[in-house]
Amino acid sequence: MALTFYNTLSRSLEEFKPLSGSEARLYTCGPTVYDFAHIGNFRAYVFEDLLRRALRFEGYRVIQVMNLTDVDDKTIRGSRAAGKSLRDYTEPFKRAFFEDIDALGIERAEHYPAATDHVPEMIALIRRLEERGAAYRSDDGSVYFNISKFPGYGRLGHIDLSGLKPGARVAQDEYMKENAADFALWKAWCEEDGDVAWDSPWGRGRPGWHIECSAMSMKYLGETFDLHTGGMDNMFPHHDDEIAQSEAATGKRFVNVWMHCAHLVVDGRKMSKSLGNFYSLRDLLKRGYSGRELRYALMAVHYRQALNFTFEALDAARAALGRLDEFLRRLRETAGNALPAAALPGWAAECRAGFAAAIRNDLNISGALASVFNGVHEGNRLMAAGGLAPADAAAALDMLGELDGVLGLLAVREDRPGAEAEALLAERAAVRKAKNWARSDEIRVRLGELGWVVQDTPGGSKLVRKAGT
RNA sequence: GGCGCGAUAGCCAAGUGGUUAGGCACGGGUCUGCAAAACCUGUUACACCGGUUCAAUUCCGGUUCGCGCCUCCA
Repeated sequence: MALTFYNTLSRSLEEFKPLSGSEARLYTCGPTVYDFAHIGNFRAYVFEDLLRRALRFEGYRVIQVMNLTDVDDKTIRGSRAAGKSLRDYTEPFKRAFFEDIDALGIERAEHYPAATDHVPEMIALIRRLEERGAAYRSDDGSVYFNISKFPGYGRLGHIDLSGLKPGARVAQDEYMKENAADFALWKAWCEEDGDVAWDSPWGRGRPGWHIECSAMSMKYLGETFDLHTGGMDNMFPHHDDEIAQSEAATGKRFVNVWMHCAHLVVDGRKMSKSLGNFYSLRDLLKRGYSGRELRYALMAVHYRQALNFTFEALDAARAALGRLDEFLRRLRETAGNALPAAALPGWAAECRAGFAAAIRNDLNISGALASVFNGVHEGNRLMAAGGLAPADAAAALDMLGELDGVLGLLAVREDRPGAEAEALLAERAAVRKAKNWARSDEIRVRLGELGWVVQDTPGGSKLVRKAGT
């Protein structure tokens, strides 16, 4: 089966055909660095990470760009409230963002352009729009995009402009627009902007939000590129605005495939600070969960499906990961130092094939994981029966490593117990021989405190990492 | 009001015109000093009403319920 994605533009599944045969160019809407990102944001970033890994799995060289929005209403408001410069205010949140994505096992994109580093590119793009007659200045020195000059406007979000009426949500200060749906390309400086301003052909001001994505994506990926992603909520107006301003400026198709992930809700309700169900990654780490566990929970539901985040789901993720970890541990043990067999054993080949087919089908993660777990079951069954050859185990390990290039879940860290744990384990072996069960159990409890679970097997006692530690 | 999405066993969640998805949880068993892990095993579902069909959870129509977007929220 060919690699297929659901394209929001056509509302249908389409075979992926990159512009350049072997390269996939991808733009992913990134964070606004006015606060710590929340788990809803990370749902999108984990989806995008899965996408880039899947593309690589299929053999494409990926060039991914993720923007950092470090100038907008919220960052300006935040910096002023904190009495800091915009840069000083956003810097820690940028750092935190990278720490967080590392904890979630999200691969680094090739480029993380910050909006404030690309104002000249944005100004140049706005000028192009002016030259083409697609933009106009208002009296205060702002510049707006004239949507009447772009016939396809609203196509992505399936918005019928005739149904749009200026309502309560149209801000009062936007009376200078010719049409209620016109959007700002450049915003003239106002009191609340403080010292956040750039010189432009239209006077002092700052860029609108949408223009940064067009300017930066085209700078790094070209005027037409393969994939653009974001949350559903960005479909309209943000992505429609991007299409309008980019295509109006270049006269070319902007993006071939648009992909949008559904929202995350918490306990069935929209996540919001007032409901007290608002979580950042840091909140979950404090509760003893790992980034890897959250990654699993965020990834295990198909990206176009609303994801209901619960702590039960996190606990289930922990248990599922424990099963995977244990399987890998046993495989390693069985493989020993054996060289991998030339051919995968049948069950492992099936596991790989099922996984690949599912991923190719619009990133069907449930199907992919099901295939992995079927492999786990079969492998465990063989090992329990003593029927798995070391060379086959080694080959299966390699195969799982390859699949993990997509999943990014199988902690390959081989934890070695410290000296204290090793000593306790040795002592326990001795007292068990003497049938001193009380002391034996005492040691097991102590090892648990150190983060280890004891497994007594015919081949001796083993230490296994406790979940969540 | 407009546009769109969803309803699958205790929970989460794929998928399919007729054949065991998977994970978590739970019960019984094997193994174990007891555990843990693993294996064996049990509970087997597709909101409701019509229609098409030899056959529908899967296609079509309708109903109910839930959700999202409709101007800067991933």
